[in-house]
Amino acid sequence: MAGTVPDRPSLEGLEATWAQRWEEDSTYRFDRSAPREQVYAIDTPPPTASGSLHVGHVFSYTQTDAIARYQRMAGKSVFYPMGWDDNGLPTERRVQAYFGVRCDPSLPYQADFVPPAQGGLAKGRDEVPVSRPNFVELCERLTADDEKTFEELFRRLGLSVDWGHQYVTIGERAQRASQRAFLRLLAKGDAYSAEAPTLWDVDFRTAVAQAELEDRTRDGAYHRLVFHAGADDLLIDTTRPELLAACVAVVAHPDDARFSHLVGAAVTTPVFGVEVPFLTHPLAQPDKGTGVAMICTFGDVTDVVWWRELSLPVRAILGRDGRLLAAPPAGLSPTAASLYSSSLAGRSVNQARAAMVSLLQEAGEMVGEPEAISHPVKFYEKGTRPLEIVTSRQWWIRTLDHRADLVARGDSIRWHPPYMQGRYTDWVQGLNSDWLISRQRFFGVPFPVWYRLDAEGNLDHGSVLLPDESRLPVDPSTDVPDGFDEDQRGKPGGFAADPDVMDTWATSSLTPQIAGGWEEDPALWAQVWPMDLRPQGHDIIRTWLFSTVVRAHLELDSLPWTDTALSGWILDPERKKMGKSKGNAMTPVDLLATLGSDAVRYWACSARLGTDTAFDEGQMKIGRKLATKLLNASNFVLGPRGLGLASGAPLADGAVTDPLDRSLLASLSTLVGDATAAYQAYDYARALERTESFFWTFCDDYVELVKSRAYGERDAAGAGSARATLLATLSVLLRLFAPVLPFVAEEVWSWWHPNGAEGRSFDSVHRSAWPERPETDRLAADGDAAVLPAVAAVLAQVRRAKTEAGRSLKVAVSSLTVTGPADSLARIAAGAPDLAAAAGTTLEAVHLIEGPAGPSGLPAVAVELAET
RNA sequence: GGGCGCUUAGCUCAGUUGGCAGAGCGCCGCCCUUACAAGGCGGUGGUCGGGGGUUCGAGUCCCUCAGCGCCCA
Repeated sequence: MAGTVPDRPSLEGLEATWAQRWEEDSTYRFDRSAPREQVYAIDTPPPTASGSLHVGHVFSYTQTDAIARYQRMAGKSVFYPMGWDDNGLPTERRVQAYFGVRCDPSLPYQADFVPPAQGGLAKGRDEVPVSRPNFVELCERLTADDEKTFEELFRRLGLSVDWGHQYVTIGERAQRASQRAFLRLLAKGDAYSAEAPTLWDVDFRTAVAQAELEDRTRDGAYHRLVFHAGADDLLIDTTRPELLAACVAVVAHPDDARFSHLVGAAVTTPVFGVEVPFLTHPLAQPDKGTGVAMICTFGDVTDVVWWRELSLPVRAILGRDGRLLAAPPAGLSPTAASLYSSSLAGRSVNQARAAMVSLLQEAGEMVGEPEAISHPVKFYEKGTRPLEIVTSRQWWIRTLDHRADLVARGDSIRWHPPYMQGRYTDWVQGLNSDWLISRQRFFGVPFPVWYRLDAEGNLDHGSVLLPDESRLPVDPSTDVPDGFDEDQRGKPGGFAADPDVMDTWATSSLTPQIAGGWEEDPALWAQVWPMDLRPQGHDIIRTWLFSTVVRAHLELDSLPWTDTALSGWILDPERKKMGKSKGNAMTPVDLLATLGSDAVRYWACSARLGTDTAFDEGQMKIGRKLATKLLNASNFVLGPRGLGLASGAPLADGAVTDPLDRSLLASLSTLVGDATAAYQAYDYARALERTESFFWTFCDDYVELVKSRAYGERDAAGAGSARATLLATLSVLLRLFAPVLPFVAEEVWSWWHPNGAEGRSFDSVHRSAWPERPETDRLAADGDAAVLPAVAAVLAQVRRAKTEAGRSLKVAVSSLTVTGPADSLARIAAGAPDLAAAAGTTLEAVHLIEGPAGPSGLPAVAVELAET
């Protein structure tokens, strides 16, 4: 096992060297022969491989990597794939701008298509429309480069991903899995299409799911409208008078005595004079406005609830373009209809509001002026205008029916940290609609659905044409349903494609299925399903985590994984979520180049799961210092400038005889137990902190105390004991540090484990066995852990005396007197020879006197320094 | 409005069944010491957010208030 220690060990260049050797030696390749119980499978979050790299990427991925490395060393075959999320709006926009194209699903596929630009269109030229399959091809071309850039970063960062297992979320496998899963849900009745009120972004022209909503506070105004209940006026406050023509009822709280006489009566709307019923519902708030609300189809999500639960008709007036419909709603008198057509039809929401207010004021049916208020308004999280609610045909996955089961699934997952489960449970319990998965976009996984056209060419949503699973993936805009020809597309008696695509979450909710080879690689699937770990950010519990649980539950009656680890966010120094707004942050590439990957990893792994963490270069510098120290301490133990033990004989049992050595090893056993328990609980940060703390004590106290004995200045047995202890401790420490500091740990390991076994070109620390208590207990199970700190405390007093005298630490001590209780003295006596050597004196000059302890409770130490 | 998290040294944070307040950085000082000067050693530094309670004993458990953040209405 002869090894080579460099003359001057250095951290420089370790990343490139070891990243390459790990790749060449397939160090992290998943073992396809491992049985399920020996596999640890990770459902890696696919990063969006577009735009720029961000320190947030290195942060959470490093935390997962530490867990992966621990599991691998603990004996698991780790399935650690990488996916790329290239499906969705950001990629669509980039492809559009870069190649100068625009997706048009009505076009046929063009095999030899050449895009008009690469890197942006010249001014004045128009984007060229292309078919969806062509668009997807261009997307794959463009993102390939980005994925390469990300892969290089992740390799340099030292992620122990098996790069042989990669997938993309718009790729063929992902499309096939998404479509297959959809078809099966459809067959089971857990997917359905329905004409229903849908949250709609008028700018993006697409439906939006509940999970993508956010509330923003906006200014609005209450308008007090005068409805008529017989001869009486009924005042109703509304922020949306423009929807008055869509009013289908008014509602008060059932317990509100002020209106009990009106319940069940008909009231008449102002201006339009439409009769609507006066109803009650618990969601009506007596203290809001006048206590009565008008129900319109549809002004907000409460209107939808009322409409559904009170079985009201639809009287829609708002179109998908955000303008009032040209045709007057049903139920208006000819006069009212004509008023609608002349004043409101075709107007935008804001224009219509102003027009409506004029009409109300002219009719004397609005009281006073609008009263300004500030209130929460629902937005699409990527949108800029308030969402509207329109009725349209959409695809849904049933979630409401499964709420109780989904909550129970959450109870079966181990959450790290545990309190994150509350976010999931609250979300599931608060669901108020099924999961809307269709999007009226062009780019994405298409629904594998066509519809039959009747003899008049009308589309019949009830007559769905589906492909056989063996045909997947299909694009209905260019592929043809079985039994039809392309020239029947859009013709009477022919067929038409479903124009929509799936929301990206409908695909990324299947990442464990896609990565795990669901229905495509049965052997792999049997090895990895259900997976062990889903790492992700806590901000997407309601989207990614939730939707993944839904799919596994509905499709496979299973959890997708047993554990989930929720990482925190990176905050900038002002403690704001670090985003693109801050341009001053270093890129991850710069950081890795400047400080080294181990240093950056140290910072990431110092942060506990779930905890938002400030971006802190200082913490990275501490990591670099730690890596340097590990290199130097190893150099002392192994290298020719120190003890040169790299080529020494293996450690023999029973060699450790000195009480000080046995003391250190006893603490090492405790450390190993603590670190292992911490990793088992996904607490890499605690494992790191314990290991680091032990390591500094090891360097500052233990090594300094035994240095002279280890060099052989006392006797051979003592030297052997110290050397055996140093080697054993270093071996354990390198392995404990390996998940966090993979580069420096591997570098040092290679100095004395150069020979590969089992067909490997070298013996990687990352495939070595995680240290377990039996290994360390065997060395010194009966050591007294209190000896080392007792001796070290005296040594510290000696150092203090020298420092306070302004003398060098090398200066000799002529007399060292320790006064304290007997038990302390016994421990110090056990290490007295080493203490004397480290203090710079002889054993004869060390006096241990039984007596009262010093003021601090520690033995009192008196030091006399030599004159010269 | 509801829920969750956080509040400990100038800064970033540990503190595991309740038992003498910790680490690193910063700051001050000393030291070229044969693994390490991009280093080492030593020192300084805190009414544990406020108030109340339980207890022999509370940073830790309970109540309450405040501030910050997040999630959801």
